[in-house]
Amino acid sequence: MTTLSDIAKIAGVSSAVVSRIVNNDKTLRVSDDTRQRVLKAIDELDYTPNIAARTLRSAKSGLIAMVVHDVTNPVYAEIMRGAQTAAGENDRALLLFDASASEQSASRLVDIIGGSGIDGMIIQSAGGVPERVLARAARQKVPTVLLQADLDADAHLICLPDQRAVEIATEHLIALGHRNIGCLSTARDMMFSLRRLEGWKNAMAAAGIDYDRQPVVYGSSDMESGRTRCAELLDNNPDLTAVVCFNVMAAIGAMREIWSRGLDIPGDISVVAIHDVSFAEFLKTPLTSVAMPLFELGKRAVEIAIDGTRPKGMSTIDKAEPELIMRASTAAPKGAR
Amino acid sequence: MTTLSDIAKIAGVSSAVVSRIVNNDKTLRVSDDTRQRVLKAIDELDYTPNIAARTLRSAKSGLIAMVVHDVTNPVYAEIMRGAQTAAGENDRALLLFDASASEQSASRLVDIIGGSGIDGMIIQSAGGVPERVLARAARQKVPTVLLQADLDADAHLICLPDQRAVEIATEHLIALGHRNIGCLSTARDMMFSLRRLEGWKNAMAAAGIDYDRQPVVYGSSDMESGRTRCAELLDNNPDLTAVVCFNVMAAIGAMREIWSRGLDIPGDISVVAIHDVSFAEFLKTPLTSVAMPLFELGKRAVEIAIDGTRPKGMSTIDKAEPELIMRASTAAPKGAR
DNA sequence: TTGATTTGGTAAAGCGTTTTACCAATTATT
DNA sequence: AATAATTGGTAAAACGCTTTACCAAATCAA
Repeated sequence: MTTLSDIAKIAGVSSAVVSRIVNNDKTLRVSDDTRQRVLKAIDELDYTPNIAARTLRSAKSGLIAMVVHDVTNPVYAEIMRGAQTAAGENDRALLLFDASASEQSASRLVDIIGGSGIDGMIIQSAGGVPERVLARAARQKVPTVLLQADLDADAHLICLPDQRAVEIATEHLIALGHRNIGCLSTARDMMFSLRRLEGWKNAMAAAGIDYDRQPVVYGSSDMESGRTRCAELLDNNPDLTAVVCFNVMAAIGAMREIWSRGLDIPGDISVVAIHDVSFAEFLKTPLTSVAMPLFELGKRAVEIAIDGTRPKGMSTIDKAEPELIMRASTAAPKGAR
Repeated sequence: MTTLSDIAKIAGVSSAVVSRIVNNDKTLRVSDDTRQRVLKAIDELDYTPNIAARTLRSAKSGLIAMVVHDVTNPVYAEIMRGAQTAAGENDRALLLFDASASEQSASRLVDIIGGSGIDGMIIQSAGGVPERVLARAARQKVPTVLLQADLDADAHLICLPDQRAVEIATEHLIALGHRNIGCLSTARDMMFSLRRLEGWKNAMAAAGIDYDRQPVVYGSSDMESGRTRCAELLDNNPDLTAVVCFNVMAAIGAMREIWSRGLDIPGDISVVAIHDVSFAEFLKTPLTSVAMPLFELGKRAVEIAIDGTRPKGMSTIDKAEPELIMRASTAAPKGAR
């Protein structure tokens, strides 16, 4: 309710001065006395700049849209926390769109982009975003960053150290003595699945194992898929002693399938998952996993969305190695003991 | 980039007409021919109203702030999905603040409220919201809705059918033959914990069990707390055959503790949890739980935040009964078999 | 034919900022 | 003493929309 000119009136200056003090414009020269009067008035009237007016004038809203495939998935949630944190640090706020929640929310997003309502957009919704959203963002020159997707000429792309993570997981299994290691991959057509597969091949090749003889099965990143795909894997490969799962949620489904066959984890089959999750430790057999820098991914995403100077293209979060979290779902294979 | 007056110019009318057509103002009378010309121009230039200008003029941003205690918790995530859906249906968007992610995000929220940036606020962060956020919202008359909190004169309050849910859980245990039922409650000082406790007492009393002799233990809504509190419960009450947990995540911690003592679920101890969660089915022993209308809670929250006519006060989501989802963590007690 | 009503619009005043261009008074320089 | 430079500001034009008040022309009623 208090406006710039209210402050100006009280402090006996023009509103231009107040504005420039509020935004601490370095080029403004003003006497110390005047500055104090203005600051005092701002404090006393508890003045806060009107966001709409500022946005209208400056064409910067301070809002970043974040499109998430499924808020309910704890893996994505961690990315959101990272984004949230970076947003707070940079004086931005996050506009959330759940791609799975509502059709209308996509339309709403298009309107917001078109209406110059956002300064940037982050998409963590591999494949699940209507084309018109991307198109509109490109047309409006809204900096867009894609997470774990395919390269797009109009957007930034940030990826996880997928290959390295799977290498670590696979090396761990190999070190324990496993030779027959199955692969429960994620979506066949996503780049990150391919990178992960590459990691598996690397590790296998380094150990002198012919990975062409080892089974790979593709699925999606949820429990139900993990369960059915794992059933396939087990049915067709009785020799398997270990499985590396490209997604935790799928891994949990896989474990369920293994248990339901009366098999023991890790006694009969070892399981490693990519991505760590808070409750992994609390499963019947605490799950060994490779933690990925999800928080960092979210954080970097908003940083890139904000930073207008960065050239488009792909970058990878590789500040730290993916971390192997050893719990109880992996052990030496039976024969080796 | 295209503005109202661009359209007006092309269609050969004043911008007032265009504005009123865009907002489909019923009081506007315009010839069918003119309307078509305007619509055509809008379509051809792909015009979208500038949000900041509209907000500035109309003092309505179309944004609802949602403050969540921990995005990472799947229970809260479901609430967010409901909110997201309702927002989409009502042409609003959700501004997300994670109370646990960043200190600055609270400051940012205060600025946004003060800057007339939001039309409403939803708080799912029992106790975790800085006082100044609530105070500022009250001062700016931003409709605020509290979820599962305590009554506040300045806000709406929506609650879940807590009492009924625990009654259902407890009745289920009693029907199986349990008489020694422990209670793993949530925070001692929250109203919803008290309502849940009431449900437990009701069910026990109805079965003629002296609930004053039954143990109650208070904790928080996470796994670690569930585990330690359950340990206490077990240590002090060797006769216990069942536990009702007021929160799923705590229940998972509790199960872990039970297993770690070499006890079987449900062979030795039955466990029921309040709230269902996607992976409950995939735990070593699939968890029996009582599903609460979390999605509905989120949905109603934004509906109430939007609806300016509703008087303040408490309401409960009671469209449907909480649903008992029977899985494998409950069975008749040993003695009864 | 006159007056009243209806039809189909228009003009313009804000909403609260930001920002550019400008300027009077004071101080420094020669 | 005259000129130049600096200090400490000010004025006003946008930004793009909504909304109220008003109005000319056409139609209608009597």
